[in-house]
Amino acid sequence: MISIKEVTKQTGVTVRTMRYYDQIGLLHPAGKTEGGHRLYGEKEMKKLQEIQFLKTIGFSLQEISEMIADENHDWFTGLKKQLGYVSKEKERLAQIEGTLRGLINEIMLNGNIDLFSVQKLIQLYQQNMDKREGYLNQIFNEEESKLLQNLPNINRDDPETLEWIALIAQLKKHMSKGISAPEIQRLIKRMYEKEQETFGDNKEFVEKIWDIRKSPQKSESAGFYPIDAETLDFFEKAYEFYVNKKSNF
Amino acid sequence: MISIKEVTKQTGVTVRTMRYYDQIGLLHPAGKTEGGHRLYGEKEMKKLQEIQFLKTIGFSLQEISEMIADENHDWFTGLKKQLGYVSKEKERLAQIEGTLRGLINEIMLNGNIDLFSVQKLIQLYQQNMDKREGYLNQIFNEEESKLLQNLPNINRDDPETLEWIALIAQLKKHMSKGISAPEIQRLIKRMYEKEQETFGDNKEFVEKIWDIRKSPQKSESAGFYPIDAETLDFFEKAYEFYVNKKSNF
DNA sequence: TATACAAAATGACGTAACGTCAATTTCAAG
DNA sequence: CTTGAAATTGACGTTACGTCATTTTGTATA
Repeated sequence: MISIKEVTKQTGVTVRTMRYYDQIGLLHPAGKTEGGHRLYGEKEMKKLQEIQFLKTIGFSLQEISEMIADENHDWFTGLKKQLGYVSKEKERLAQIEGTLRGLINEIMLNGNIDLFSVQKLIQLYQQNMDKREGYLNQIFNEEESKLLQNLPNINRDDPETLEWIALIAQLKKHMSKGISAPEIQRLIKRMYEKEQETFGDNKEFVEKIWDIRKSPQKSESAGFYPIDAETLDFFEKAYEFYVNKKSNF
Repeated sequence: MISIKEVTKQTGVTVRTMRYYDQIGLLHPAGKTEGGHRLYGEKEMKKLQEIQFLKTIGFSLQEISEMIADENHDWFTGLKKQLGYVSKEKERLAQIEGTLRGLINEIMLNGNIDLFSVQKLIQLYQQNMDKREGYLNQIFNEEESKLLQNLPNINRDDPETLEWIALIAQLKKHMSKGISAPEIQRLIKRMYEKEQETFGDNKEFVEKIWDIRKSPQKSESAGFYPIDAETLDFFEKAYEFYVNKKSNF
């Protein structure tokens, strides 16, 4: 028989917890001293460990209570049910994670972070996909729609998308140095190569996308991530500069 | 001005919820009728939608209250913190999922499903977990951790870092195509150029960083983006291939 | 305009699993 | 026998509402 202090030392649970388990009838002490102090035995320690384990895999004390009490409990069904619940929860969190990444990426690109812009972003996020898809289908033909699937979707941590965001963010960072600065031209070169890599010869498609990007309203309708006008303008000029220089060789 | 019933119809929240939000000062009605019935306006509806959205991404009402009240709230930091929390939770659930699957499999194999056998399985699982933890604690010594903390740590929001991550992720994605594949060599080329750009002549520093990267544990302690051994190995080979080819011209 | 019935209001208790006081009592050592 | 540590009970707080019970207000109809 060991004291409650010894229990807390061995298992890490608090005194309050033991008292609570006693109170709800989940785990009574083996006995008490004359003065009323709780005493626990081997059996209780084992039971406590079971409880701890079942808690880690997500069961409630209520459920644990019933499981342990029921001599012929259907563990198989219970565990499967729990698995279903856990997987669903995990899925939900994955969704949330995606949304958060999307928001963070957008804020990284936008830079300005106040209630107003976040409100706009939230609204953009809440826009239903139907509208977006409808708009896109209006502009692109089937073949191009397939290519659109390849386009980086901002709420994923897709490496392609990440690189686009990183490149644009760097462009913004060094914008003050002018379109001919070596850093800028290096970035543009990378973007040019990446564009080739992703879309190949499909010039027309690229044109259409840039057309959408140039109009903030169109961008919003299409659900593209917003790039501010200044950066876009700067990019176009730097891009032109790069292409011109290139064709001179 | 619309009635509370209309609000519930439009947004799906319950009357009780609106009453609660009023009570805790999160969202007061725009006004009341002579008899005391709550009336809501456009502004309140918008705010309610914001609240709903922030709730879906896991913020508490307390947090939401503060966010909305604070005129210049740091959304970027807040969202990143939330992302950290959410990913951790997701990770925890993934662990639980694994454990549950393990238990279910063992029960399926063992067949007999009574309290006694489940107790044995639970003990087995707990032993494994303890072992695992012991193993991890063995690897992390304090000295190493301190050294790594002192190293110039690259901030995760930095676009430069972001691009490194993106490049490595792409490398991983196309790894199956072999070191000489054009996609791979393009990526390596970019990395090479970026390395020159970022570190210039500081060879020693680069060496140090790569030394850390070669040890997954060190990388994790240092807060670097984790690269698995396979990818690292692949990168080294592809890098060598690139440098050799380059020096042949 | 009186009435009936729906809708809204307030107030209170319940939830899960303890944490955290506060006041009192018991235990173990010296 | 004293003393300080440890343990006890009791009570309230936490989150985001759900769910009664009771009373008041709004509105449509006779």
